[in-house]
Amino acid sequence: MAVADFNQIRRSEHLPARIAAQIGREITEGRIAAGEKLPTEHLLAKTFGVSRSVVREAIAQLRNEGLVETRQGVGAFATEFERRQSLRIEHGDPTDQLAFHNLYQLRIPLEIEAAGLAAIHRTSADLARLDETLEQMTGAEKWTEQGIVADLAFHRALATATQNEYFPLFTSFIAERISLAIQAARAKAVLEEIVEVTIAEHVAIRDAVAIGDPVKARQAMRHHLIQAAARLDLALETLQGEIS
Amino acid sequence: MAVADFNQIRRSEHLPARIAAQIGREITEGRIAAGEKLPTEHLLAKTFGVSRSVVREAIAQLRNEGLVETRQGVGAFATEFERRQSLRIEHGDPTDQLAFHNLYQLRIPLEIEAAGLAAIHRTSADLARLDETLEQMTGAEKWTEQGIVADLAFHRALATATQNEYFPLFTSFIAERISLAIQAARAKAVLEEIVEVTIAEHVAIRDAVAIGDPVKARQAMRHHLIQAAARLDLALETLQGEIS
DNA sequence: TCTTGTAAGGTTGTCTGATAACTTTATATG
DNA sequence: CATATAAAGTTATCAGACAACCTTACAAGA
Repeated sequence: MAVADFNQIRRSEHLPARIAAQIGREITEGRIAAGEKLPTEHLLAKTFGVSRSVVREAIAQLRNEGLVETRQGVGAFATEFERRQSLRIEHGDPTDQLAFHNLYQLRIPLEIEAAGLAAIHRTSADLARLDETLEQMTGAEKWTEQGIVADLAFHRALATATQNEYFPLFTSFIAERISLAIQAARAKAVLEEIVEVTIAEHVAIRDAVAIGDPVKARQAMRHHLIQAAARLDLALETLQGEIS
Repeated sequence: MAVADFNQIRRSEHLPARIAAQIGREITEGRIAAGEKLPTEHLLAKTFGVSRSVVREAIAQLRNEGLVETRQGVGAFATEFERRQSLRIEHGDPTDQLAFHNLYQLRIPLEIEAAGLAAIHRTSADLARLDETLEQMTGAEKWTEQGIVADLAFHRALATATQNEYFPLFTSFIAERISLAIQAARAKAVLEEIVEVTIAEHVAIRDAVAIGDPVKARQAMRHHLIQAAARLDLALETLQGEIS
């Protein structure tokens, strides 16, 4: 297959998305203040030169983002900030080193805390799941994408073992973004090395969780993340309490 | 004003939101696999017993969340996970103690780490902003909502001082949810006490940041969060490294 | 004069039906 | 076998109508 590596052709965004983006910008850039009423659907349809259905779909999107709330018979209103239910991270430049570093820095305290809580709360099913992911990791030496998937699965299992629904939600969201950035940077050679070396580090985390030692679990996770950062040539600020 | 303290009447969610929630659950709970095609709009409309417009608005919402992508003439597909740009926390029952506890538990490592990074990276403008929020906090003794706002502002200023764009994004998102839950729980009397006592704790954080001592900043934040939890009658697992 | 009830007007929510635009599959032609 | 065209199916958009709700104005009764 000697075909040039063409980019996927970008489909033009359809009308509701474009209109939602424009209205959304008016709100986030403060030209429509929180609590202020939007123009009526009829007027928006006329202004944008589209049908009312398209306006309604755009408003459905904004409502979903929490930027707008609608009241039947009254109108649509820009929300106060606290109404928003979504946290968005835009797909930025995957090779942006600073963004990568900052996201990694954010992940660290969460993963360390997750390890500690997992050591306290884990069930035997959680432990079995951790072992499964370790097994996948071992078999993933040759396939770097599989290595990433197995690593993600390990961390997700760990966060699940906290018995706190928010940890898997947040750590997975962040971890997957970090993995995407690694893949996009095409550091394939680095990844192979990472997969081979980190198995022992993952096992150390698993073992600390298995014996229910939160301090040791946190230390193992900290060590793993510092080593991983070093392998990715990331300069991190001193971690909590240093390495002890 | 001796009117009883009525709750705001909850409006029932309308159809597109309910349908989007159901389809979204099918996807996030794995019953519709990533890459799999959804039923046609016509079939979904028949199945749910609604008009096609309602289905389209629901799909517009899901599309906005990145859970679904649509191709004209083909159909709607559940996305691969990496397409998703949003992290959602549903407005659950504000008085759900477990959810509150779990969210607070999630917040702790982030705030501690933010304090440490702020001590390293803060500018003089950051410090001025921290002082502003402390001043607001002092003037907020009588008004508990203002106390919450001032507290949120303090923590946001601290997260901003990390010079890592993700910390304010995540900590504010979580903190605002926690504050909403507190307000909904109507712990007004508790809040007044909180505001008075926590000023000293906030000042300790500020001072550690001002002298650029990340270890002391983390300790001060840890102490503050533990005390706040105690005031809210939250039983937390041992924090990282205990109190030293 | 004040309170309650009703009507009118306006706006969102949902429905129905149609056509445009696009994709896929089947069939015909060279 | 390759290419072109037609048919079928699906999403995208349009238009119009009615339902449900909200706000305001006005009338009637105490």
